[in-house]
Amino acid sequence: MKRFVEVEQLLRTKGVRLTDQRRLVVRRAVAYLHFTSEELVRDVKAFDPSVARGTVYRTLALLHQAGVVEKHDFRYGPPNYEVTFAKAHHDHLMCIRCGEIIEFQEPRWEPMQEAAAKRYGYQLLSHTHKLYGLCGTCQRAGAKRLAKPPRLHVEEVVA
Amino acid sequence: MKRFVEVEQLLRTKGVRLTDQRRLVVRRAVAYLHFTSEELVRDVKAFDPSVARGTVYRTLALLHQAGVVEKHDFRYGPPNYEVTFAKAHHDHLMCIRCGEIIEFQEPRWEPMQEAAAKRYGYQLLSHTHKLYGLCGTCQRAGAKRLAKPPRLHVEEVVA
DNA sequence: TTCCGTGCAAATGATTTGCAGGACT
DNA sequence: AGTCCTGCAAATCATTTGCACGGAA
Repeated sequence: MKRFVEVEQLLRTKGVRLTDQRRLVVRRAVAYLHFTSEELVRDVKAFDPSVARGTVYRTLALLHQAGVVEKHDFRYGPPNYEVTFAKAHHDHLMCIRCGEIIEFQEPRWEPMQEAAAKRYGYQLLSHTHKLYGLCGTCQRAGAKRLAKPPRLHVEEVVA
Repeated sequence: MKRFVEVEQLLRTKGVRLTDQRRLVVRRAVAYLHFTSEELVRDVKAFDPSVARGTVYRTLALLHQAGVVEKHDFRYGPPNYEVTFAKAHHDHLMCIRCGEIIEFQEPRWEPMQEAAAKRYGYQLLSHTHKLYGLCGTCQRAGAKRLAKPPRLHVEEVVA
């Protein structure tokens, strides 16, 4: 489902000029949905090696301002980016000890978020919602001592 | 209210050794509640110049693992840290254009978050919840073009 | 012709780490 | 002794920026 078309339309309505580079970045981002900046740069360069790293970041900033992309810093490995536009809202639950990350949905939250934004006169574009805790295994395993959490690449653990 | 005592107790139950440096970092963090890493380092050094920057970061990591501190990266100025332990849960609403940040409470969310964590067998320690959108002013001002957002120091705008 | 977007490379900002000496157990 | 913690400084990682050029409005 060519969602990148919707994103491009949204950008146009915001008065953002769509260059070849930006189009490429948008398409690759939408293809991934979850990615680190490094992955996106590598991937974009695979299609067009001439695209500069800076351009990818600049486009990412644009997408964030347009409410298309969110940045998640779980403190495990590099931060990762997520395309939240035109996607069912979902949230993250992370084990602070082993680094497991569970992505889940809670439809009842959405209207409440809308309402909260409205209460302050805001037009809601996107959100991030992260719950931190201990997974069952880690509760049993490490009642006492905190383990140095392993370095996980986020793309391995995001469901 | 000397909340740092509670934090120290919590750390002890987790088997974390409390050194002078860690105690100092904890106290200053609890005194601030909101701070950037730079502020915390500067403040800790004001009390004891010998404490190394690395030690502050290492302690911060410890506090995060214990569910005492959260890191917020709003993409405006440096990331900021927040002591969430023993504090009424609250959430953030940020204008993606002018950088305004509103801190608000929504008590109904807490039990739902607990329930979500429980559903996956997690023991909930802390959370971050950020809503991104356009504030009233920016909706009217910048219907079309996205403004380059000003660089704000987070401590100026967090309520 | 005036902006705007880009590539490139260097700069910056935040955080982490290797190492050697001390302290705690 | 053996492990944990620290200060220091250098390294790393992610991201941003200055500059000069080319293309679009």
